[in-house]
Amino acid sequence: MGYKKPEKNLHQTELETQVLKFWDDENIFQRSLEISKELPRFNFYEGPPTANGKPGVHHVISRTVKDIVCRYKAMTGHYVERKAGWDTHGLPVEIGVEKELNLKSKRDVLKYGVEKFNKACRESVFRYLQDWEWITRRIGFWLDLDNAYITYNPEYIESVWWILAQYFNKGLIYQGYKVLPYCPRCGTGLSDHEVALGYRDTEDPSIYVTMKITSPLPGENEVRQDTYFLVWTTTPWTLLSNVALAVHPGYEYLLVKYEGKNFIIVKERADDVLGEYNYEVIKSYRGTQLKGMTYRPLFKFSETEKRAWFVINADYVTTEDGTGIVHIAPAFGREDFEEGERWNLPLLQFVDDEGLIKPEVKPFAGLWFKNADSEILKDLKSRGLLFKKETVVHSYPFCWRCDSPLIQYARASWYIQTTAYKDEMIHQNEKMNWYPPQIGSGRFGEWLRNNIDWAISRERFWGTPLNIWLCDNCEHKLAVESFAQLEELSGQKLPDDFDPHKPYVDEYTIPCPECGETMKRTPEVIDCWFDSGSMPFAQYHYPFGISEEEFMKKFPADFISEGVDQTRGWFYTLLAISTFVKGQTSYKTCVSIELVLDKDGQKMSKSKGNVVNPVDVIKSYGADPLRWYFIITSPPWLPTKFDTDGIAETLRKFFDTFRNTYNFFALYADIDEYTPAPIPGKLDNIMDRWLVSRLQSLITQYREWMDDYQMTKAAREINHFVIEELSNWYVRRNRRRFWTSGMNDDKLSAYTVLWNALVIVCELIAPFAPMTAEYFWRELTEPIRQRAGDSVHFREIPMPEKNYIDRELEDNMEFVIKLVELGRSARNSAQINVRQPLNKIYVHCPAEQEIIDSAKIEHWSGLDIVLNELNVKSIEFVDDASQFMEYHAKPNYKILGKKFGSRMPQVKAAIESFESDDLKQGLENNQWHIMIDGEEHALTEDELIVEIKARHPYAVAEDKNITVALDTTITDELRAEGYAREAVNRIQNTRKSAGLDVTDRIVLSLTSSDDELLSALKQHSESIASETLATEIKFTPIDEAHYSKQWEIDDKKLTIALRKARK
RNA sequence: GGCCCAGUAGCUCAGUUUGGUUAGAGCGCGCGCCUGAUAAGCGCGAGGCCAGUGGUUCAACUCCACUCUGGGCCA
Repeated sequence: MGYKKPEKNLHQTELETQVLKFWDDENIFQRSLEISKELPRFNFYEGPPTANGKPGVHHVISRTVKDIVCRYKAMTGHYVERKAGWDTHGLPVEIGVEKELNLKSKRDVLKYGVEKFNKACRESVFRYLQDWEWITRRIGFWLDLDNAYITYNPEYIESVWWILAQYFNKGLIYQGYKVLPYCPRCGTGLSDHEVALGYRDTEDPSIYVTMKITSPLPGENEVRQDTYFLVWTTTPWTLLSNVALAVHPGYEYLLVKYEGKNFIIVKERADDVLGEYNYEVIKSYRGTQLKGMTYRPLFKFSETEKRAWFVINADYVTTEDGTGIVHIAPAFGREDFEEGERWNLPLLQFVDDEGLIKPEVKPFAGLWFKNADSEILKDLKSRGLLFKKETVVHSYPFCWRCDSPLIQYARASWYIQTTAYKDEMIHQNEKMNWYPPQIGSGRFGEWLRNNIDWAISRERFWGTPLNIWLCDNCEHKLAVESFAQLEELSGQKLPDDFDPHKPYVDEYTIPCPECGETMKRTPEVIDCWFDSGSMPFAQYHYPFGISEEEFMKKFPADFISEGVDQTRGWFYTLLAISTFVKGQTSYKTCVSIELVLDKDGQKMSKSKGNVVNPVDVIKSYGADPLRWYFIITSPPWLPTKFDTDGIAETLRKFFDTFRNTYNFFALYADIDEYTPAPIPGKLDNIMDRWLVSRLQSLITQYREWMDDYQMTKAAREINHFVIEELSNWYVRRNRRRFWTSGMNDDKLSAYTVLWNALVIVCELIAPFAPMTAEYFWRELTEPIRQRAGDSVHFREIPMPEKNYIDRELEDNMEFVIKLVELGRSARNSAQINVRQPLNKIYVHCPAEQEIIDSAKIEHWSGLDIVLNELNVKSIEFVDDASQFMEYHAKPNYKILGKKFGSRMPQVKAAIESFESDDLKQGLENNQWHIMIDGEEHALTEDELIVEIKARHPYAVAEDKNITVALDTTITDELRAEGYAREAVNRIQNTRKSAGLDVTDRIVLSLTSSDDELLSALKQHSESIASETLATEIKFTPIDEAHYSKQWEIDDKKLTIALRKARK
């Protein structure tokens, strides 16, 4: 069994589908769960998506993050159950179905029939299930789709009922009013996202009305005559329901005289509203002073139980428009409503739920609310209360279905009193681990601090029915906590296939335990967010289908991750429900995921046409490159600018490089029939020791990042290691070791090191690129299948073996790489190519500044790499580089800054004025002096930074404080050697174009008219022969040549002829 | 109007926690090199008022304040 020959044309997508098929055929996911069953649990909760729309790229990133974390935990000794879930209820589902069935309103739905309607909803929910399952599977997200929880299942609903009943029984569910955007024609409230669909510019009246003040002004004893509040509104019809006026407590309000009357208005708006020179200021007040003043209502159609028509203070009052005095109608505005609660104002609702003015408002009764505006204005004008009428164009929401203007409307609603345990939620939040942290402390924490009771009821059809039964007669209420209890209380047997949805559940009535009359279920369904927030419990049918002990093993989640838009959604509902039920949060760590934007940083939207379909991307580049790209580009909690060119680059840079490295290994390992072995305790080759040390350091870093959910940092480490260190340095530097024929200890060591590096990289990238990792890991472990196991995903991510880590070696190698880079740079500037050997390079680096110990490195065997890589004969470290360098000094700010403070500019000047020779002497004696303000100061070596600069004729390159000088003298001897190397290069090219195999031996003929060239080649014929696998070199033409070619070296003609040698 | 995130090379991003020597990388671009891992690889170069203004400091990409731009959340 060898290693599979590199499949050059195996496309990434083909590789992935092969692996996916393997996983299916061999049940790899299931088996990975089975073998880890006894390990400590790592609990993951899947936030349920709704499958009535197609998955987009943002779903891919969030599923990728979930998969990475779960796989990493599974590969570090945990049992990770991954139960899928589907969110199936809610208004978006209903709207989708209404559209399909061409139903225009709630009344239409009722006409159509709730039973049929809900059936249609149920069927629509999984319309795109296949797309979801396809993409989940295709991106390699291991999720247990077969045992998914589904929010419409009776068991699920029963658990939700149980939770609601707990709330109810503790007295935390009550009925109250809620102001919400409402379409009077459709007879339904609208969700925020629906409202957002219908904003458009419209023209409305902008009117100023006067309200007569009926209490003395601050500091006065009597009511002033003809004194009014000036009030502004764009919705005259709401004036019918006015109960108060609001002023900002901190603003300055003026009492002004204007055309014989007195008005109160905020200072900033007086000029705009009244005209700059038209009024006279009498007095001014703070908003707080006005609080409690009374006024005569514009309209009075009924008595109110609560006190009304007085001035309140509210912080949200602005001076952007209007008069700084805001009219309050609690039935028709969210803020108004809240103020109404705060100030205990009456709720006057003179518009019915079909948008018509109620009968008790005699002059306007029966008018469509919008049409009432003009009638109201007429009336006010006739009474002299209309100060000014204009029109304004502003953005106003309309119903996206029927185009009626929406109104803010107070409706009866059921609430959960979450404010009762708000402090506990805040306390739980402090214990949670958020990525990024500012979500927890900021957005989420802020949300919790401003917590208001949760309006959970919806006057809709397709949802979990609210399990509260009401008595018509005595107002007794009760919550049913299970199907069994419903059976018991109602005295009716439930069918085996009982469906708790509307309309079936409404057939069950309960005799009232208080008065014996009939109790009926309240008609509402619940907010579908309550469904998903209940999932820690309901997914296991808690408390009916699971024991307490078993449940507590699966609770709470160690980790969840969803889009940041879930902050007020799922993240909140999970916390709210579990804090109530279990007194603790249901998730310890939450990774929130930011938006995926298009490549220009714009939000993806259908109207902009910049939506990227993940399926297309996966089909052309593969899923693993997409996953890798998402993670490596930026942390998931920062917005990702999505650019398919970036994925192409990822594929080319990382995936192709890794594959190339594998191919290189496989090519030779197959020839040599290498059998994998663990890394031996002792490694002779310095490159081997280095790579193994780097590998172990990588594992250390990787584990640290991954344990801290820093996936991006971990992936970037691997990326760098694979491309720069493994491929570009280790493999490139060690190719020769693999070329030698036969097996020896050195070669075996190289194989073992490379094999282990490849295998470990596979293991490290397995969470990120699970298919690619699987493919190459299986290829690499093919010869030891029994021992290795069937899948990389059954493996444990290795623990770092610290005894292999050699920090000094890593530093030294880094230094060597630096020297090589500088040497190449110097060669480049001298225009001498690498095949021309040179005698010497000089290196200068002040030891105290450098990471390495130059005194020690001078004798370090790794320096051979520099010689080899740069093709020079020797290297010399020089302290005194004055023959080719000059010294300059700079202050070490960090140290001297503390010592000299504000005198630093003088210090700088003094130090920079040092002459090269002074510095050189200083280096030897470690003695410098500078004069500052006539005072002499001694400096130590570490207080200044000595730099050097090149002198002619050396080729010099420097970086930071390392300087490399290349002796560019080319002796005859060096030139001859250069010719030999050029010849080898040409011969290899000739071999290749002759179509010879890498291992073929040849008979070679080299002829040239140039004596210098010829003698150089003769002189080096032995090495040329061994490099080119020539059994024989002739310097005369050969007749039997299979192939010959003309070349030029340095303008000297060379003819190369060759044929395969007989064995 | 309030809050959060981001703004560093043409593009994508490091660096900012703890102020200190010459702000880095990849891609792209230009020039050159290499060629038995080859739809690769290497080197060099151009390209930065580190969004702006003010402040603190001997010293600010880094700390503070304000402003601008983009994105998000809330109202």
